[in-house]
Amino acid sequence: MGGRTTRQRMAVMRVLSGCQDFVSAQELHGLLVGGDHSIGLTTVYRALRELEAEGGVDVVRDEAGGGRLYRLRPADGHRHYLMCRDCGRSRPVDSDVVEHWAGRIAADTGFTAVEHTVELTGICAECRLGGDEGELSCQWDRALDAPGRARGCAS
Amino acid sequence: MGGRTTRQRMAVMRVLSGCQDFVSAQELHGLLVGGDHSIGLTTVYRALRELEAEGGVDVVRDEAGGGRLYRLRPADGHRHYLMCRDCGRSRPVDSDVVEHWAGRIAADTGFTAVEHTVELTGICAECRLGGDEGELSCQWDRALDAPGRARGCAS
DNA sequence: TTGTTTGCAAAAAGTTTGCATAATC
DNA sequence: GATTATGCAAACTTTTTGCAAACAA
Repeated sequence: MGGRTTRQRMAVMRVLSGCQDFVSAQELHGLLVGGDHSIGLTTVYRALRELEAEGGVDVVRDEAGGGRLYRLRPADGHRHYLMCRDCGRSRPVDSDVVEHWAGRIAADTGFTAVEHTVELTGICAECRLGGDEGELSCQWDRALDAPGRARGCAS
Repeated sequence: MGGRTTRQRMAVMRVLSGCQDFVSAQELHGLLVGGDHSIGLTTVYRALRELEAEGGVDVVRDEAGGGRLYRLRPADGHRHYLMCRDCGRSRPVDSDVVEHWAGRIAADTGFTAVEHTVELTGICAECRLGGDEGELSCQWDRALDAPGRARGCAS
């Protein structure tokens, strides 16, 4: 993260690097405050926006809720993820195929500066077997499960 | 569209089918009202949500603005699009490669009910040559160009 | 010191909901 | 005539902005 080294920015980086999965700005703020860091919500939004601009985080859209979710980008760069719609845990997937495909589309169509967004979601094996919620097809399931979203994060 | 046949729903379908490109709920509402159809914004939102649930429209996220954009889905089903970040025009792209890739990820990871979102954006040849705006890398370019977004739509 | 960063409160933008009215089947 | 759809106004959610005070370099 460029700019000045402040207590708040260091805290954001530290908590974010403790998160195994995608978090929203508000969840991150909650983790920070809960973890005894004093920081304003606005500052968290600004820090995440800067990280995004620098390419320091991968960003994904939250289906339910309409917001953005952030995850520290691995050292080897840009990745795509498969996220469980039930528990929220995510894992990087091998996306070479998609990268090449996107590049070829650019060449074929005459478009320049082609950027791509690829998001995969599903139900992971644990949730399918262990969960007793059954079907997860309706929109409120996610809301009910939301508290569990923070799993895998540490402050 | 299921449910009852109302003047408003027919108007939504008619105007939507006249749109060559993705439109937001509010743009669609504007087109409807401008085209002498009396309809409330709420009704447009509800119609689009129902169409989405039925799979009648493809939905894409609007980068600038944070909303959703809708486009009537072709008869042959689910497609992915390449959209120009300058003029907003979109074209379907061949995405068999991605479909297969997504299917294989599902098989490899043990996830079920895997869904994918793929969005491609770039600058089309016309905008690159004809536009005198030069670089389009900063966030306000899209806002300035936004009025042009409705191109390709007819009521 | 000097320019950057912070954080509160308020604004924005997009979407959804409550509820009475109106229209369809 | 019963049920479903509409539309206004108000609520809600997430994110951004104005601006004064605090802070890092």
